[in-house]
Amino acid sequence: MGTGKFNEQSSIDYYKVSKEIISYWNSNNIFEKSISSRSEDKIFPFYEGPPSANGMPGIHHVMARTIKDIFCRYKTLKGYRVYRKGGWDTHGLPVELQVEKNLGITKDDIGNKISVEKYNEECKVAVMQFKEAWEELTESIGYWLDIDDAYITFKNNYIESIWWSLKELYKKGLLYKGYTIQPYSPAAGTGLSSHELNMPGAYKNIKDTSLTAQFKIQKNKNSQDIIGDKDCYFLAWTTTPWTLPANNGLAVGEKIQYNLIETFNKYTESKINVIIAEKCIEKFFDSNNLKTSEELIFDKQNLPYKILKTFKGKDLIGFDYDQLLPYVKAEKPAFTVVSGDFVTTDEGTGIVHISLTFGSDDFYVSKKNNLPGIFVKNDKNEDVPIVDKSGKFVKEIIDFAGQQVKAFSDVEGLTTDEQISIKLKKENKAFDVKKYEHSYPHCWRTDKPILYYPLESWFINSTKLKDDFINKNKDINWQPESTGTGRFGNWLENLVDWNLSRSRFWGTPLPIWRTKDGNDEICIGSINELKSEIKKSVDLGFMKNNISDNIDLHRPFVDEIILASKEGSPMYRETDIIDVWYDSGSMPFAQYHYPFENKDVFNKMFPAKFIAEGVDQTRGWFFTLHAISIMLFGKVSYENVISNGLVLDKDGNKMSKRLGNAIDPFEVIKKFGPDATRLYMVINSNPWDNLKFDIDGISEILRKFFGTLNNTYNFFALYANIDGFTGNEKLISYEKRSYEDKWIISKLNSLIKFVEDKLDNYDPTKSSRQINKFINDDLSNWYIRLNRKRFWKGDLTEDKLMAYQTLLECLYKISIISSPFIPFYSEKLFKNLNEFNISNSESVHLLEFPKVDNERISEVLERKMLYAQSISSLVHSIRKKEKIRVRQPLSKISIPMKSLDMENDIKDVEKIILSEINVKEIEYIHDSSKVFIKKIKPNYKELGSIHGKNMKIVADRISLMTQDEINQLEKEESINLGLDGGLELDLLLNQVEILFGQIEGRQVASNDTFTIALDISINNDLLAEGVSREFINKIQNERKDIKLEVTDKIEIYIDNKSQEIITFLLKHKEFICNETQALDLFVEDNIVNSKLMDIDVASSKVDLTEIKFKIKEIK
RNA sequence: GGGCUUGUAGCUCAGGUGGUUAGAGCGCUACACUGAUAAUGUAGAGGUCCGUGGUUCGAGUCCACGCAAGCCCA
Repeated sequence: MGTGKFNEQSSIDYYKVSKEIISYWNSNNIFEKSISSRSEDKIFPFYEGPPSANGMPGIHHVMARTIKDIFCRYKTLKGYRVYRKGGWDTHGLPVELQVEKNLGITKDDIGNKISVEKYNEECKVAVMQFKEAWEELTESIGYWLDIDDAYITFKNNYIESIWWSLKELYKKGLLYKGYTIQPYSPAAGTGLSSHELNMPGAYKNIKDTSLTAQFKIQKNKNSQDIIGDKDCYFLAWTTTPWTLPANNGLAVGEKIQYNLIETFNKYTESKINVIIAEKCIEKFFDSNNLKTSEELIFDKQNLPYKILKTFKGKDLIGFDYDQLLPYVKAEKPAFTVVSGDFVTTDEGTGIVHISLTFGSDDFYVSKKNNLPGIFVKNDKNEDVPIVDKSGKFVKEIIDFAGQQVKAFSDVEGLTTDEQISIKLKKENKAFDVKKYEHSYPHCWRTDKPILYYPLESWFINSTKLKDDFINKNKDINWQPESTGTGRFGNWLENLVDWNLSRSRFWGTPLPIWRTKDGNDEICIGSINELKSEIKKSVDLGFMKNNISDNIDLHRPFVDEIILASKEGSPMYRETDIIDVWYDSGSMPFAQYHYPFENKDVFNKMFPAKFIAEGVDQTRGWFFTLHAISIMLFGKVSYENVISNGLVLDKDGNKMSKRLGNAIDPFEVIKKFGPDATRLYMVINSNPWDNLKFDIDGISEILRKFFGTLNNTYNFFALYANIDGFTGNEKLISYEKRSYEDKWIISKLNSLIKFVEDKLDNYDPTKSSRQINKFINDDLSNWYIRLNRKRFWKGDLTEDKLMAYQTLLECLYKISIISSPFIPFYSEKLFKNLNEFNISNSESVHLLEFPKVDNERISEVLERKMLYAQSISSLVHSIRKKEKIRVRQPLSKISIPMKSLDMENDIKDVEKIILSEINVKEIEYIHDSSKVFIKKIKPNYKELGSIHGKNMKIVADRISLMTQDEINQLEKEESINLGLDGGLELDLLLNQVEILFGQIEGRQVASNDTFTIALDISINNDLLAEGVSREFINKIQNERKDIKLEVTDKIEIYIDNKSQEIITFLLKHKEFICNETQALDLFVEDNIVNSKLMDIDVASSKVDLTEIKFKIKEIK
């Protein structure tokens, strides 16, 4: 340790630095110490959302992990103990599909070509395929995570905890077996996942029979106001007439406009009244055939119609109608009109036929309105739909019993849909029948059309706790808020029961055993309970032996277990596995094998203070954590959550392997280093906005942020080494510090306060941007630039020491507050600054977050410096316009003052301004009327509320005010002005803004705060100085050209031809010699080996601007 | 089809409660500095604030309807 010098590093390989730091952390156990050094009583519970290692990590994982790491590191700095237990999500369909692809098999082959046991073994391997890559990425981006003690969802302990939780839900009556409408292939006899439906080629265009059916409205109190005493029908359109025998309701849109129409049935020619949405009329009628008063006469080609009444959908709700095809009876309130938010007028009639058993919307709307479905009893006396699992009508549908409901294209003759249509036409129940081409999903295995069909599933009755979910969500701090109220909130509002079942193989098995007749069942909550149940079963002879201790709690092993019912019958496991989201949502307890172990740990770690994942997890992990915690413990499981956006490519397109625009995180990190990559991710856009990932953006961060910071450090190190400054010198009191020192210390403390505040509110973007601004604008561009001379002039005086101490404090604290964002460089910076052991900490990450020193934050000081910067900028702007370079001194600037306070403020920074802009004097003008022409502008905010509509007239009049009127207003603080039309305007001083405009002979510039006039006249004295500075500049360049060292002394010789210039130069001889390290300046004739110099003189008074000169090194 | 998010300079982004010169950084152009020098500074040019309506004396900001992109769910 310690080379006795600060480490000067002009060029830096950030990737290499990160590797050095990683090995430093590893060999000194810094990560462990960052936890163990914090009090056990101050735990900050954080949950790691488990990724799946069956794919390579992508750049978006860097995003999520950076955000998580930033806040964990920040909380560590704030003194919290932040456990960071890693985890792996291991079950689920993607894993299975990958294995099937690898092995070249399909789901059908499992259990045939390959045993379930072997298949699951393959899954177990596949899911950890990229574990090493993940671990490497995690380490190389500096995401501190305990991966040695990571939880793994396929381990028995984890599964046992899940079983415990399911049993808890079971005991609370929240688990039930029911139906859900799913895509089903009657040809293959199997349900299909939505993934299978989305496979290319699954949707095909086919021609179906579409039918508009007539549902006869029952005449009663409800309906008589609208339909009167004539027969009247609802028209409803369907592309699946075979579902009509299962119709159990009709849905309308409450806000949709409907009409009652008089017309004819074109098949039976009978006159009828029908109800249809107004917007849908044109689909069935030609508006040329609209009649108003005359009697309607039947015409099949030009069906006449008459609009009798208009009303809203909500007026129809509750109307009863006669069952269309009464093969199977149902109890009321079946055959009633209900409200459906899915109803549109884009297709059909604006009235939707509902069949609980054959549509997903239908199912939900029926459940919501308690509409009973159409069911028949099977031989086990269970309710089953009117279509059997092979896709045929049951015997109760007497006219069509045994027929395939959905025509397979190779079937000859009339399809079932066509036969039903014919029957309805005859019965005056079909209003319109035609062919209709549309896209319809097919089974990818058999190529036959699918049906939507009710399949048995296990559900969690989450809707029962819906209100609880919604209320407790209000306690969660969502970043951004809109995800919590909008996307997540809406999802909770529209919650349906959680379908837990998956008919797959690789997952947590559902721990429910049932007798064949379903009369008895048991839910198992632990391995011990399972064993004791097996014991009973062994006694009854259903099983030979109990299970061994190292049984794998997966299929097929659990499937082989047979338990005994209370009555002594065998019970078999329900073969489903559970939704993999339940796995990850169980991690708060399952990661600790709670409640079987670690009860105390769980209690300390629940609920989480903070979690973060992608916004796509809203209905995934964010929901399952929330739901499971509330169902089990009645508490939220996280208090603060960041849902980060997606990482897109630089043009805003989704990254995908197929498009070839995916970014390899490993390459990026190698090229730019992890710090710049991390910082870019949070500084560029808010984490919850999508990030357009642009490599050039990282280079920018590298140049602007790291370049400047490292330069600033190098500047410090360079001079500190020359002067032997170590940082251990006695601190010079704050009171003694220079004006600029106090200013930058104030800015530093303001920065710390800001960063702390933003990070406390989980906003990494605003905080990192502010750090960037401080480093560039305040520290480098202003403080260092203004104070350069203090660092290199003379010996280590008290003033110089103060400068070092101030700069060191800035850099040191920056290393700490930036460390959550850039853990490697900040560590390097800290270690560099700590060359002489100013801190005894081993790592910047083990330090405490700096305390804000409010005493040293001075708004006044910061404001004054802002004045200096603002005035300097205006003067620069005028010089620029007038082409007078800063080297040429000018005599004065004039600034009108709004108050004496302002003058005093500026006087405090006058020296800084004058040297920045190379001007001799500032003139403060209070009675500005003589120098500046005033301009007046209305203050719209003040005047607008008073004058409202007349604002324009008032503004026009104000712009016409004369200088005298303005002066009067200023003096008397109010003025009465006449307006057009004899109106008057009482104008007050605070209702206008008075500015200073252009004047003759002076150059003026202004911004929001100041107007400045620059005197650009140059007298001989100023010219002499300007010329001298110009000369110095040329000599310095020459010194550099002939490669002299800074300390080398010279003599300067000038040819005496250009008398005017020489006069100027001799006036400032001492100054010139001093600046150029010259021992003397000689004016001579005919200098040998002279060079030519052209001096840029800011005046036409000088004719000859070229001089011959020579410099001679003196050893 | 529904829900949510985003749309401001060539690029990346700021722009409490509506107020009249719409800002910053990068890039570009020009210049300065030459004892931070493969560094640094200053200035300038760049805008139909996605579109169309509306509310208002006044809209980047509020409302409605669209358009485009993204995510989730059908």
